[in-house]
Amino acid sequence: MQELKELLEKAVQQIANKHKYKVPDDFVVRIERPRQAGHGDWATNIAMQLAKSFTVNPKKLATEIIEALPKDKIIEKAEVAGPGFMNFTLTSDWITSTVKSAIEKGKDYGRVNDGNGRRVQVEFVSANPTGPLHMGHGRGAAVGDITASILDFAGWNVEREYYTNDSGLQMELLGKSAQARYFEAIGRGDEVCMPEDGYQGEYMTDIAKTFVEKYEDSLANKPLDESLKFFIEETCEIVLGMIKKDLEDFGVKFDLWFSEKSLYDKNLIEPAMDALKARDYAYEQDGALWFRSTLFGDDKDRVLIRQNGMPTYFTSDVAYLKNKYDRKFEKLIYVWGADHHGYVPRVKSVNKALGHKDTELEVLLIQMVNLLRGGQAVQMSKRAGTIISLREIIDEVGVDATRFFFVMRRCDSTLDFDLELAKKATSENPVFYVQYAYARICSIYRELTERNIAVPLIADFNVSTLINPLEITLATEISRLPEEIAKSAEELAPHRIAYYATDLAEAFHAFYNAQRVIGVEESVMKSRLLLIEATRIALKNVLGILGVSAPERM
RNA sequence: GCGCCUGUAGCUCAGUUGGAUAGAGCAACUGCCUUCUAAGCAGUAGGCCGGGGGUUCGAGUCUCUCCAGGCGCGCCA
Repeated sequence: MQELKELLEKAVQQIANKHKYKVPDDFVVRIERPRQAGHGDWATNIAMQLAKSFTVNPKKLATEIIEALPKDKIIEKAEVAGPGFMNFTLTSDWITSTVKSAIEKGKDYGRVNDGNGRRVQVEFVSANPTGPLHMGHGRGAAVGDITASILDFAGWNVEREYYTNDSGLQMELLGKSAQARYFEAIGRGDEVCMPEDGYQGEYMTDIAKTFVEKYEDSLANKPLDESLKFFIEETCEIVLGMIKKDLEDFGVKFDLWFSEKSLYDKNLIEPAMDALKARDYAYEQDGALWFRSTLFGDDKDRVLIRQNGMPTYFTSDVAYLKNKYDRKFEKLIYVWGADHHGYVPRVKSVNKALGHKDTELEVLLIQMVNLLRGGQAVQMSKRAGTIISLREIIDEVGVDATRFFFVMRRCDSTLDFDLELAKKATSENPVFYVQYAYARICSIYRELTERNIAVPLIADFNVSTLINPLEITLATEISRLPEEIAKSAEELAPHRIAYYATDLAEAFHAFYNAQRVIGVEESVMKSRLLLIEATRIALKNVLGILGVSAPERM
């Protein structure tokens, strides 16, 4: 409600000038939707906030602000309440403009321009290509993807990126594991044994089988060292292919798959180390290269290049970070599992060491997922190979419910994911609740065609025919979408959108049960049809952001 | 030992950056389908916001401390 804010700003300024009060520099007019129905459409507590620096009574100040408020047609009623709140009731114009705006903007309804076209990168999932994705990655995928969509809606220029750890020791281990399984598959298992901490999952046996089908036993005739390189590269590619397929089927599409190995191939490590050295954030000692993390509060400096000349994981992450900035991103978002939280201060430090502001890099930490089945925890063990993969989950409960469930909770809260609940096609399941609202609206429009009734034009909307509180509530919910986009983008809080979707659907269901759309007086019908069309658009856009389908029938 | 996250209705969780009488969903109970989809709606009941101090006009929200649970603390990634 930008107009109301501006009116209030003017009034405050006028009063300040009159009494020679000083408005604090950080003061902004903030208005909110009161939770109490009797408190009007919008409320603000600015009088209480300003009362301190003006050294006046908050209630008196509130009265004065209201009196100083420029006359405007959007305000129906303004009153002082409680200890100094100001409550505003608006004229019904806002309903008309909400419905109009939704219908006219269509798939763009809800977009705001807070991002102003700035470039932001969301890096998420980035799981090591050593095995299929599990449900923890699934939560990261849903949160990352939906956050990116929200930022897009908030006016940012967004890129989704997956960082592949395709170099280093764990890749060697992966290759050795594949090699061992391959020898087993051709009946020469005694020649190569599975490494102690190798990758034991069933998928490795399957991969070995494809090698046998393709190459028979020819790979075994080369020296082991020589064939290892092949096993590493091929296996990595196959596993990455599985991951890509899983994510694609989960509705997640990346703009770029960034290879860690490419940092080495393109010689991007040294320049990054030089950048740190040049600003004296890196130094050599005991034959190793160290990062001065103690300058940023770490309890010890961290190694960048080992004594033996080998880089650490940290090395490539520094180079990768620098590379992101070289690609002119103005904001970087990392989506990580909370088990990596200990690493946050270090990336933040490097960020500062490279000369960037703290606000340019944000890490979204995602807490664990507890998998349940009918209220019972599902026991999983990596060793026993009983990890439930993302693939299994989406096969069992479907993409829509999986995505919705993963994003339903605040990121920093652990998530209970109940497979039985997610599968239930009942009211216990919030996904269907939202989709059902959409399907119901589509159904009304089908009925319209069936009865040969013309679809109304926007000009047919007559707000005076909508007097029921349920209609007003529904319009309110529709009008909230742009605010919700702005807030969830600012807070990087995708769960807000899931909640909003439920609120919007609830307002619709309540309206639907109490009021008929078809079969009432024509002007009323037209207005209601336009109101639910606006609802449909808002629902569709929200479901689109969540990556959940909007079925026309259920 | 140190650090991060969490603790709100029987269960799962929101809580508008410190605001008015703390809210949903599920489970429980009571009603609502000859008319656009009952995967829905309306209502009832359910609370020491983990405990205790502090900050102020005002605290679920900020601070300190304790308790409980989860997760981290390598020249591993």
